[in-house]
Amino acid sequence: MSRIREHNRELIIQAASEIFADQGYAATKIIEIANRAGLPKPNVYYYFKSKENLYRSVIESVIDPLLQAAQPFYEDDDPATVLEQYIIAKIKVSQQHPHASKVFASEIMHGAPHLPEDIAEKMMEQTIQSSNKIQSWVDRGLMDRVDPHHLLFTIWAATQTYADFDWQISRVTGKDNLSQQDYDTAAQQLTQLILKGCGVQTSKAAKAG
Amino acid sequence: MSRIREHNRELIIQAASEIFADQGYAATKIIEIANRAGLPKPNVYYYFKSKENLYRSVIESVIDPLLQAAQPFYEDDDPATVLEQYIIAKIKVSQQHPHASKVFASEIMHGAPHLPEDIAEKMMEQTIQSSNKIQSWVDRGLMDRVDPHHLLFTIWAATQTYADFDWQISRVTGKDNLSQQDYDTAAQQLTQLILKGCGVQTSKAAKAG
DNA sequence: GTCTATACGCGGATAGAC
DNA sequence: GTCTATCCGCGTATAGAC
Repeated sequence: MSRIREHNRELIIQAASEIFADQGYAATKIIEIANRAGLPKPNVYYYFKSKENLYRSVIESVIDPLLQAAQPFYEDDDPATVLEQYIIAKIKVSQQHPHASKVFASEIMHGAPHLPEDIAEKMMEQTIQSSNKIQSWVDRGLMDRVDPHHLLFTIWAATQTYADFDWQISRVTGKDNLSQQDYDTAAQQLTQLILKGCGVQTSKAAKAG
Repeated sequence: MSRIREHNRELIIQAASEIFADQGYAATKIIEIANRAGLPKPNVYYYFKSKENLYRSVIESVIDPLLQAAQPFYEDDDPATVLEQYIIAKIKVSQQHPHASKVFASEIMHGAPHLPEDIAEKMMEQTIQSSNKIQSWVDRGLMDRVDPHHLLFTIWAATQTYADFDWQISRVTGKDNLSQQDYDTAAQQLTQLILKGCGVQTSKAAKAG
C-alpha cells in the first residue's frame, strides 16, 4: 500500500471522525468529509466504497483508546489504585479523544446498529473482568457491598459526560473549552467521590493493615 | 380546537418522540412517524407543517418532566434529603420518560442546534439555583468541599445513563428491560455513593447535631 | 378536514475522461 | 490513481381530489 494511499485514508478517517461525532451518522454528508479532508468527494468513495463502510472504519479506528482505558483493571489488584487509575484514564479519553467518545455514545444510544460484533464482545469481556474484580474486592471486605454493574455504569457515565455532553459543560461552566486544570479537578473530585462513597480502603491503609 | 385535532396531534407527538429517540433527528422519516401513529403521511404535515417544526413540538412536549425533576432543590434545604429526592426523581424520569431523555441527550450531544433558547435558559436557571444551594451546604460545613458543577455533572450523567444508554445496560445486565427493583437498586446505590462520597451529614444527624 | 398522487431537491454512488 | 460530470433513489413537502 502506497504512502499517499495510507496518508489519504488517514486524512479521511480523521475528518470523518470529527463530523460523525458532531452530527451523527445520518446527518453526515460525504461531501463535508471530503471538504474537511481537502479532497474531492469521489476519492472518499474510492478509498472506502460506501458511507456505511467508512463509518465502520471510523469505529474501528477509535476503539483502541476506549479499550485501553480499562488497563488498570488488569495491572493491579488494589481497589483504590485501580479505581483511581481507571477514572483518570477514562477522563483522559474524554479529553484527548472526544470524537471517539461521541461516535460511540451516539452509536450506543441508537441501539448500536453498526457496531461490529467482535468489538461489542471485547467490551463485554472487559466488563465481565472488571465487575468480577470489583465483586472480589467486596467479598474480601475491601469496600462496601456495592453492585459492580451499577458502579461501572456510574463511572462510565460520569467520565464520558465530559466529552459527550461538552455543550452542556461549556454552558454551565461558562468556558468554551475546559483547561487541563479543569480535567484534573474533574478526575480528582470523581475519584474522591467514588473511593469515599464505596468505602474503599486506601492502599496505604490496606498495606498497613 | 376540535377533539379530533387535539387527539391526532397527541398521537403524532407520541409516535414522533419514540422514533426521534430511537433513531435521532436526521435518520427519522416522517412516514415512519405517520405509520406508528396510524395516520397517512400528509396528515403529519397538515398538523405540524414541517419535520423541523414537529421536532420542536416534541422537544417542548418532553421538557416538562425533565424540568420537574429539580423540584427537590426548591422544596427543602437539607442536603441528604434534597440529594436523595433529586436522584430518585432523575432516575424516575429515565424509567418513565426514556424517550424524552434520549431526545434531549441527542440534542445536547450535537450542540443543541434545535433547542429553543427559552428552554435552554430555564435549564441554566435551575442549574444556577442548584449549584448555589450545594455551595451553601459546603459553606455551612454540611458536606465536603466539592465543586457543585462537577457534582451535578456526575448526578446528571449517572441517572440519565439508564435511559440514554439502555442498550449497554441491557447487554451488561443480561435483561431486556430493567425491573422496578432494578431502578430502585440503582437509585439507592447512587444515593449512598453520593451522600457518603460527599460526606453529607444525614438529616437525622444534622437535626441531632 | 382527509388522503392519493406527485413534484422536487438533496445526497449517495459511479462512469468515464485524464 | 484522481477528479469532473452525472445518475438515480429516497424523503420532504404539496397540489388537488374527495
